[in-house]
Amino acid sequence: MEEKLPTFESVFSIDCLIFGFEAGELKILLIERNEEPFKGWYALPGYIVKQDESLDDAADRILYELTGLRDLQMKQFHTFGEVNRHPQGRVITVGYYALIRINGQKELRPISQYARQAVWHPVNSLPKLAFDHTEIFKNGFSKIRRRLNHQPIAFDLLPEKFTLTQLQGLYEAILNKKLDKRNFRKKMLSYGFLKELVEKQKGVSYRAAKLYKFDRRKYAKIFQNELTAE
Amino acid sequence: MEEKLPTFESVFSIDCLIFGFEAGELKILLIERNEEPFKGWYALPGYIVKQDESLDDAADRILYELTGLRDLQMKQFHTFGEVNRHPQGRVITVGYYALIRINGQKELRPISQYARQAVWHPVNSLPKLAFDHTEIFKNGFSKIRRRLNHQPIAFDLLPEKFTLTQLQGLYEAILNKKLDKRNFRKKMLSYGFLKELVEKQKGVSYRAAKLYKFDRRKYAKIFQNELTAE
DNA sequence: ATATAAGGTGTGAAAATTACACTCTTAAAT
DNA sequence: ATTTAAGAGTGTAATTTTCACACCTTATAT
Repeated sequence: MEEKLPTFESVFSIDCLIFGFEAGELKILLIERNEEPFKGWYALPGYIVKQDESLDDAADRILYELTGLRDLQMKQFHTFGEVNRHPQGRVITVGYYALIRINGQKELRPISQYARQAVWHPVNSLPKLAFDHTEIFKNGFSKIRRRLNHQPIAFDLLPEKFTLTQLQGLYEAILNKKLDKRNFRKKMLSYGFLKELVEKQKGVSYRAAKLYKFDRRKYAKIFQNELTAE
Repeated sequence: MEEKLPTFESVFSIDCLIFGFEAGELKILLIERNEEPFKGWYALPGYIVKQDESLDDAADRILYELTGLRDLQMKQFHTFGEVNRHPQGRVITVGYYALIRINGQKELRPISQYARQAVWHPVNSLPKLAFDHTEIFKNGFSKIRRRLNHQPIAFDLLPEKFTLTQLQGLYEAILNKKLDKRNFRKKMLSYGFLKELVEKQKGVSYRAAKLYKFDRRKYAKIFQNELTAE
């Protein structure tokens, strides 16, 4: 028989949607919950906002405590406020997202006891998630997808140096459709914010591809007019 | 000397950004506050969410109580959670917007004593607003602007029957730039979701323009693929 | 040497975007 | 009856962007 859980009046929380890209697959970071309700379930990393911290600060702290990740640039995407979304009381949660390089990160190690572990999970085969987290994921993912063509978010997911094929694979993973190689390259290079390096890919058993870097300064210069006009 | 105000721990609130279009100008709906803090100031219509209502329901109720307007389709655009944004305590507020026909509405009449009156105000000459409402307005307005080319929001602001010149004027007011008449018409009509009426404009002292209607069903049909793909 | 696996490249057709200026219609004023 | 004012309404050519499409090159492993 289930233990009776304490209830509370009303709290704000943050839930984080952290995207990564590995082995050609788009993944998100889940925690395995160590407490009721939904003990043992997978969930988005999320917790309660403190009285004296802003939402943005709370997002940083909570993600760190649950996964060990720090210094990401998270952005808000939606706030979820259905009355019964949490069984213990009224919880309104603000969804934040970030995109990061999986391999560029240290080991995932929850600080808080609240998460048993943090693991990457392919977005195409997510398990059932606690609370309304599946809905939160879908909402956030659809926003990311739309943002892909307007903001330079793809480059946050790749290593600093990457090949055009990797970049294309990432776009295909996010948009969930095949793109034409020649057209993709032509267009990407035409923007002018990719810097071709002398260095080439290493450790592959076929012709090594050229490596590129994303030049954030050039990007800003090229798009400053558009952005301020908006 | 100022009276000491009660403080509170933490609450959610809703603030509403209601856009209208009148006399060629884009306007938003403001209330004149009747209570401290910021008594007598202009503010966005907004109030506290109840324990047992969803955010969406709260937005509808609050707008009604403060302005007398009902049955708008409001959508969330951002949540504001800085620690000191409200002088009396921790208030996290969710911004909602809607676009409506000014003339299609009954008289504005606040139900709650909390608002002395509700008035339309041109977005180009807003007064100083209470709390961080100016920031909330800017954030919401920039999102509306970006949405203009992706969603059929313009038609919510016009009367049911409108001329192409009115439609163009609205686009120009939102985007804050002149558009080319021939190109604008060509493009709008090419979408195929405007229905030309037999009826013409009346009461003008020059050649009467054709009236058009926005056909929401056709719009949905035309863009269903794009929308589900996104 | 050969097989394998991905890297890298160009062109033509179609569609969309942009710039641009004059005549038509109606009501009001004379 | 004529004129005037104010916006309604219309087409084209140049440019840019998008899209579809297939083969040779290069590095490595055997």
